[in-house]
Amino acid sequence: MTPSSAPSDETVHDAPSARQQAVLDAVLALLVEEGDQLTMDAVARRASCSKETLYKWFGDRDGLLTATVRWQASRVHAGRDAKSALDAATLRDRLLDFAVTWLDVIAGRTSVVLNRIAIAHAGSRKSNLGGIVLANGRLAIGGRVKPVLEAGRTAGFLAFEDSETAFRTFLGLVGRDIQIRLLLGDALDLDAAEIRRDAARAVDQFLALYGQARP
Amino acid sequence: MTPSSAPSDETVHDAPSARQQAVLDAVLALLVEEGDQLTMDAVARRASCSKETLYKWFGDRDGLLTATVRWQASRVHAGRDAKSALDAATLRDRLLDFAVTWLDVIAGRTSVVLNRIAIAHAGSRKSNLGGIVLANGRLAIGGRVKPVLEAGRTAGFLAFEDSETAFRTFLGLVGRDIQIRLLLGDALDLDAAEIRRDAARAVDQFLALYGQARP
DNA sequence: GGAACCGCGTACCGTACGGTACGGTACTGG
DNA sequence: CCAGTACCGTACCGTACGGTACGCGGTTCC
Repeated sequence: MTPSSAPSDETVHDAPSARQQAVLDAVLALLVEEGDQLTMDAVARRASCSKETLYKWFGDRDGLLTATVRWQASRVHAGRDAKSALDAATLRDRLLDFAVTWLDVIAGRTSVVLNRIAIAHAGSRKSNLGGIVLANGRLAIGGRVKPVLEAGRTAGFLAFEDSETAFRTFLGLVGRDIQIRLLLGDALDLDAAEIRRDAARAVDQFLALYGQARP
Repeated sequence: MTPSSAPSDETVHDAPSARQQAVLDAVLALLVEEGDQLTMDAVARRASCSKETLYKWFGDRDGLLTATVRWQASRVHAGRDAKSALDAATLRDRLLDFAVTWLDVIAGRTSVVLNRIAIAHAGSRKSNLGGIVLANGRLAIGGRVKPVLEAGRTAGFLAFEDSETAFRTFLGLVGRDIQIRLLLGDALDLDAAEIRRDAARAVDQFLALYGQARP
């Protein structure tokens, strides 16, 4: 047998190489510009690579899409989780920060397009992009928000039984119908100021529902 | 010229005939069963009609989809708007009724599938199903809820400045992340009991935010 | 009965696109 | 200098599917 039969980066599983990242960025750009009639030909042309290479690296069209979603997810995860002392003002700031970040993400062109792709795929089964998007979007932020909520409860600033329920209420107050409207093609452009306003309103409402003045 | 050149129901514009309704129901059934790889061939077979007839009636595939969305929308609109006397309990009941209805709709297989189609279409421009779905879903219920909210304010039970904002908060509390999760393929099946519980919680929270005890 | 029409079934066409094959070029190690 | 590898560009194949054409049975109107 040949020495070390699988040395190169066939069918990208872990972190994509720089060149592969460039390809995935091309996919994202194409997706944002052209809507979803994304053809392998177009990707190859845009990324200046051959279709054969695409298939070698990503297996098939679904694999390319999956890798793209993963790639985008990997760059969103930035965000520090400072374990600072928790007073009421800090809690509020943390929640506000989450709300702004979340709105920024879901209102972004990239997120909208990727969610459209994932939703379309969820219709016809096979390789669930939906699951990936869900895991990296909603679940990921949930994993970071819920500890904050629980810390707030421990410190006596919040009152709730189930942190999941509280979190979902928070999401509802922040997101409202924004995401679905954007997905359906509603114009509705949010500028940064509007996002901050929305986020602040949502946090106020959340604290009105779940906050308590003092332990 | 032939006597009365356009007597029959070419390219369905207004209400579809009984036969046409049967075709549209076939489309819905197919959509629910088969996901979104809906082919004209499959529709013709399922509805026992010829493709030629489909094209004659609906123009093209988009036309068929549009007619289907319209048809489904037309049957959801049921629901009385009793202009009963408005006391606090009635207001709560009305809101609860809206919440349950809304959750029932968005959690339904048909709604999920139709929204998926519309969202996929919103990506590639052309005939905006998204707009239609939006108009018949969110906007339609908004048109019915907002008067109730305003009546509640007039009667002194609610306090808010902008009824649109209040309504969207209501929607957020009721729907939370349910719709997007379903669209992305999350299992998450809600039975009637859970829906009632969710709706009640949402209404309670809404009244906690916007209600006031007495004028 | 026959003409006109509707609509079903089926065969057919064109094309877009996923996937593959192959020649040509550049780089690397021996 | 040569083999091997990686990868680009392009030509190619197969097929699924949107859309059209046509023949035939049933119904309506004279």
